[in-house]
Amino acid sequence: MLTCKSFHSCIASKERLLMDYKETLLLPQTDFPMRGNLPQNEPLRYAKWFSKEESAYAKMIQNRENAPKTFILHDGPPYANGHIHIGHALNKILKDVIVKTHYFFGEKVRYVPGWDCHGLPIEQQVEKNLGKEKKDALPKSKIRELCREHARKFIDIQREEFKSLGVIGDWENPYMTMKFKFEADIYRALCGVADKGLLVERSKPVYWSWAARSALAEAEVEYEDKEDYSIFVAFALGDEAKSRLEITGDASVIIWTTTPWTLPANVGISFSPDENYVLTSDGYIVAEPLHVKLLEQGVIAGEVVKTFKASVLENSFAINPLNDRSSQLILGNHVTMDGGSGCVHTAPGHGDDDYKVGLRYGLEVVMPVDERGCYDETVVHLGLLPNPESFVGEHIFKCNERILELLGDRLLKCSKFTHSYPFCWRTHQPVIYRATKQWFVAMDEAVGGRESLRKMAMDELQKVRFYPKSGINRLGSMIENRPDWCISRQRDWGVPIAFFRDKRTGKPIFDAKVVEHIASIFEEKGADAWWDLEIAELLVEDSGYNPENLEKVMDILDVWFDSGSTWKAVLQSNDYDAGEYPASMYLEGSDQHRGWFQSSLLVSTANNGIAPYAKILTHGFTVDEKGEKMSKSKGNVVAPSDVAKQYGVEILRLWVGTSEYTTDLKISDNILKQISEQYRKIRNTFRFLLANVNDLETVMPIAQMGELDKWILKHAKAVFDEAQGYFREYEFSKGFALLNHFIAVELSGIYLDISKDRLYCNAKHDSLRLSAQSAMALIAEKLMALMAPTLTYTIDEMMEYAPSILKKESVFDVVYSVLPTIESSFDEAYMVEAREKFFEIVDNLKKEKVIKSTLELVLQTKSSKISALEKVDAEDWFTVSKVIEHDEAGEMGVFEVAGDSFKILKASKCKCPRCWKYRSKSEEELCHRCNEALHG
RNA sequence: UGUCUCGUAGUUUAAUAGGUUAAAACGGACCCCUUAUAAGGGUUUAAUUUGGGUUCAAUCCCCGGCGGGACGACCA
Repeated sequence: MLTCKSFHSCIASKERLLMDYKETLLLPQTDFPMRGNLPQNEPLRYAKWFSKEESAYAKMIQNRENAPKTFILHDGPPYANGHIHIGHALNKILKDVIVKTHYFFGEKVRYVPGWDCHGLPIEQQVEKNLGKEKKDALPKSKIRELCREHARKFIDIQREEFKSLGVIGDWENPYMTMKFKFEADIYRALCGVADKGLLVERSKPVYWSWAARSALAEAEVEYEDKEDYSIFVAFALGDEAKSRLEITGDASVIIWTTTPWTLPANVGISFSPDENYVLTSDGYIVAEPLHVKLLEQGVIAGEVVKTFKASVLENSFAINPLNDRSSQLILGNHVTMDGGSGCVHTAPGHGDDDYKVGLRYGLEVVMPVDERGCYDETVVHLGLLPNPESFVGEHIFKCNERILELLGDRLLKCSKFTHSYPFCWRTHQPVIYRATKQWFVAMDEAVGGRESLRKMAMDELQKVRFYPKSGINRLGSMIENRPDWCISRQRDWGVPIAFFRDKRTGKPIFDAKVVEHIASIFEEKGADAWWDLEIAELLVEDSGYNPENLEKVMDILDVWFDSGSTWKAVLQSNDYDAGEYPASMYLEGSDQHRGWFQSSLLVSTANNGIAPYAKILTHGFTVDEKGEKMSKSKGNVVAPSDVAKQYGVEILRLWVGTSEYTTDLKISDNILKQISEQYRKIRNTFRFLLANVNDLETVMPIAQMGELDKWILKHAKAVFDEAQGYFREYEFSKGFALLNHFIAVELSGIYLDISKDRLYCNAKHDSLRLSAQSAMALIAEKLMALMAPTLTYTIDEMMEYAPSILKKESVFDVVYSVLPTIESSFDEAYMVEAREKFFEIVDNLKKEKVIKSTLELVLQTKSSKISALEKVDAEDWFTVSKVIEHDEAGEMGVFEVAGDSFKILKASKCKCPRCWKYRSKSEEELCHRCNEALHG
């Protein structure tokens, strides 16, 4: 009983003793919470940033009013339809990080977000809600009003979603391509193109639903099985062609088609430039690889008498057996050997490939079909069929049989087969390709003393900086190879190609006075006015034109032209506080090489001869952990709101910051967990820094600091300088890799650990303690500024709890400044190696239960590197109780660094109850240092 | 099929201009501490997609394969 009692009292008194001394230590102190509770807390802070009273964006503008440099990020507009997905989140967060990077490096910044509002998907949504019949019955302006409402609704939704990601910008006054003034500016950009002589009209085939009497988008086409003819037709060679082949008798090219009704519009026959062609003994020309197959099918019967490349026939002629018109023999890469005869019936009015190859050879676009799908007067004018009058008004599908009859013995084989064919999604009738008049921006026209648009755009690209560099190849090859830009659409929801046409001549009117008057009407009433007002009302006074002779062009613009005009409507218009034209940077997903980057370049260059951007930055797409595309059916979709709810927006932002965004970005639960770990490490390291400098009043000059503190600052400077360089080049993952490494290895792993003794146990105003605190304050300050662009929320939260030495009103008052150059003779490589070797042995000692703490050890060495250090610095470096030069007994391990030997010994003194170093005379007595600290 | 692009430990990223034994973090395994404690520290595990070529030397440059992605729309 007695022993038991004394045992308890002994423990109690020992605990009291420990507790008492713990009170005397200067332990880290802060209210900055270890855990962020991000999902709960972020929305509150964001609400403040986006409030009128404390607007973060307003503050950012105000704080940099007199900044010497300016950075303008011009926002590429997302489409105002649907909720945002992870790709949007990546895009907007990256923009936000880049804008803030420039901001925290001291520059003036502008970021005005915007939305793309016009276009088919919204129109389709409205039609779906309305029903097709109802839509057709409504006036255009009513439909447009419904589209406008739809867009507005999703702009509001997306705006809140973007703000919930902590993305800062001018959300109070964003741009929208459907605003009246904006529509007017898009139209003005179009007039600029016309004014330069680059706007031309030409026929081009489009999907046409004769049943709905409307052009269709690819999305409006459904594929169904359809039974069609499969026919082989012989076109006799002209004399020129025959002489090129050095033949005397008759010879014919065999074509294959499934649409006999397009034969009247035939103007050419395409051959493959690569394959061999053969002439058979029965006088037919087919591709060599198909010869046997055609024999088997009974299309031809003769053996090969001659083999040749089709290039010998290029630009000679065959004769269309239907109408005796010439059919030009040409070469085209679209010709394949997987069916038919290898000689392709070419009617540019009825096929896309045909149209493209026809452009190259300057073939005539013959298109004798009206909007109902019936032959029109063209068959008469051009004599496309025998007895043409009898075909006028007849539906094309009903004429197939008559045409087959007319072909007579030129029809070598006729059968029927079923294949997949495009159908109209509304009427479920088969669609056709039908050339209609379209508007184009000419790429190769050199008019008015200017180079062609293609050449100018290519030249401008050379001046643009691309991130990554490979972007220029992509955009460049697209500009180089793209055909003329077809900008007209037969739709309702868009900006009209608002030109008058003289009915008598068919010529459009581009007079400056006329078009500017229309633009000013749009500015006031919106582009709806084009549909709502009469020609006389739209025509400027004393225009010199008689409204009676005019008609309106009723096409609308390709929405790419809308977004291609944002540089004008946003940057040049003065309607927004958006910065200057050209912008510092355009930033979008890599799909925009063909989209916005290109359309903006073309519209801007056509108008003003310059690119609208100085830099282009592109990012990849988000994929799942296996690198596969996200899709609802795969169930691997990661929604930004879910990440925000489960992990917090900061985690999503850190994911952006640490990912290599030029390629595809992987995201998954597993990856987010990993990022969360990194965040935790960053947050806790900051917390420890704040807690340790909490009572620091002034920062000590670096020159007066202790050796260990100078070492970490010198190392920090190298890391921060390099990270800054990476951030300026937008290589965030590299910058973060450096910072994370520094935080984990040198800072938290070594420096903070070895500084604890000085910070906790030395007297409050002891210079070694102040020195360590000063180093920590400097590191915290720089680190906060470097991370502020990405972890804006966290740094802002930190500012609330920061001790006075680091405190700012908010994160937005932070500006990064570099650390000065620091002199230090500390041999880092040597010391780190020594530490590693030391801990390797220590680990074994611990596993063998020989020691529990390194403070139980003394290190013996004659190393000159160690003796050059202050004793206490050397002790702290290894976290041992003493470093000595003279040999002592009790060796527990040895190691060597660069020829210097180190010996690990057991400490002989007693554990100081306050600082736990083994330097006391007895377990109850304080060591010398602690005694001084408490009573000195 | 064409144009462009990417491929490094299980995961996310490093490796100055082609140059020692390819680095770190997270994860895993093992251990210590309880004075950053829903923390901290240590030891350890593991990789250049594949086959050729150029070179004294290749993760890096060239060619071919395999695998991923973007673009080739009256889709944004």
